[in-house]
Amino acid sequence: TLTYTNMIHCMCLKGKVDDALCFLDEMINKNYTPDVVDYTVVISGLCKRGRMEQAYEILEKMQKNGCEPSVWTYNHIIDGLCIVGQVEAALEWVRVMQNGGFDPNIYTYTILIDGLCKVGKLDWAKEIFDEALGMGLKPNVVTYNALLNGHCKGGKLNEALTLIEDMYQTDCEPDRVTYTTLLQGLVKGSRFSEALSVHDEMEEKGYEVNLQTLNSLARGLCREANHKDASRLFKRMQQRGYAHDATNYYLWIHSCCMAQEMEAAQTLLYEMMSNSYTPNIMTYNTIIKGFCKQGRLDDATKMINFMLENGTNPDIVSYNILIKEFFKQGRVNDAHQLYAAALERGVVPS
RNA sequence: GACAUAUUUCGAAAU
Repeated sequence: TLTYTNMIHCMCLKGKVDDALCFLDEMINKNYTPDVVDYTVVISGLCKRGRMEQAYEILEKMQKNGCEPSVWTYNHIIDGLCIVGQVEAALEWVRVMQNGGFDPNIYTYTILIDGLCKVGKLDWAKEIFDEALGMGLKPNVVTYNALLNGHCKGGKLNEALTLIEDMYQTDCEPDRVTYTTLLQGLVKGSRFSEALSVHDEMEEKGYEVNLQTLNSLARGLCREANHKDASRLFKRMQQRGYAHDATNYYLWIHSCCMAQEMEAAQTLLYEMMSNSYTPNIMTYNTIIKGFCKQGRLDDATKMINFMLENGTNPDIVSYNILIKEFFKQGRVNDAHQLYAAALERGVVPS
């Protein structure tokens, strides 16, 4: 029995639900009796993948075999329905479990709140939240985070900030997820000074700001042409020994180019290559555009050649930028020459 | 012994 239980758990953890299903069947066929947890783990695995029909089958099977489902069993069913977007059906199951004599716990409510938020029903989610309070349940960080995420995604940033206040007032300490969610929301709403404060607060409190979040903040700052804060962010990353990725390098280079700091941009290009990141076409084009902006057309031309040497073919954009600039400066011959070269390489500039 | 939450890619030329 122990072996089967272990196998079922293991398979579900690895995402091999079908194998877990086989073990469960085999267990029953050999007249062992799986317990609630065995059944629930399998149901959980199925629900996480939205395979609700099969989850129902197992639920029926367990009841037929005289095994009572627990709150957790129901929670997984409810979660699965939320995952496939059937929140109404999920709410229906809450009633089913109540009729069966089980009180929903804070996990049940958190699942519902998250589900409602993910389909944009924020007011409803708030109602469920209040209902949980009315039941004497204490919302935890995850409950708040789910509600917070919904409000951030829905652009309700002021409400989101109010939620943070509530958290402090109810002694629910915000965690890394709270801050990351808020930071992402503020970036999405272009509220960069607040986003930067959240970022600083995270650093102060020792919460890790992940690379994706840093990149999206940096991208927002670049969009706003806020080179000062962007470069502060990049430099801080370097100080703290964060690893850069290709996107991060691209954004940094882009930021430098916009600020006309071409030497820095070039240094970063070499640095990223020596760290074995391959610059993409946008990284190169940003640099070409940066040189053009400064009228350094020969450097821009060199960059085209550098690309060719390093196995990245300049695209229509690369050529367009430079040809246009040649014309602007009255270097008609160079423009024509580059156009011809582009054609030879199979690109037709417009 | 099983359970819930967030995680960029809206980016470069032209138009």
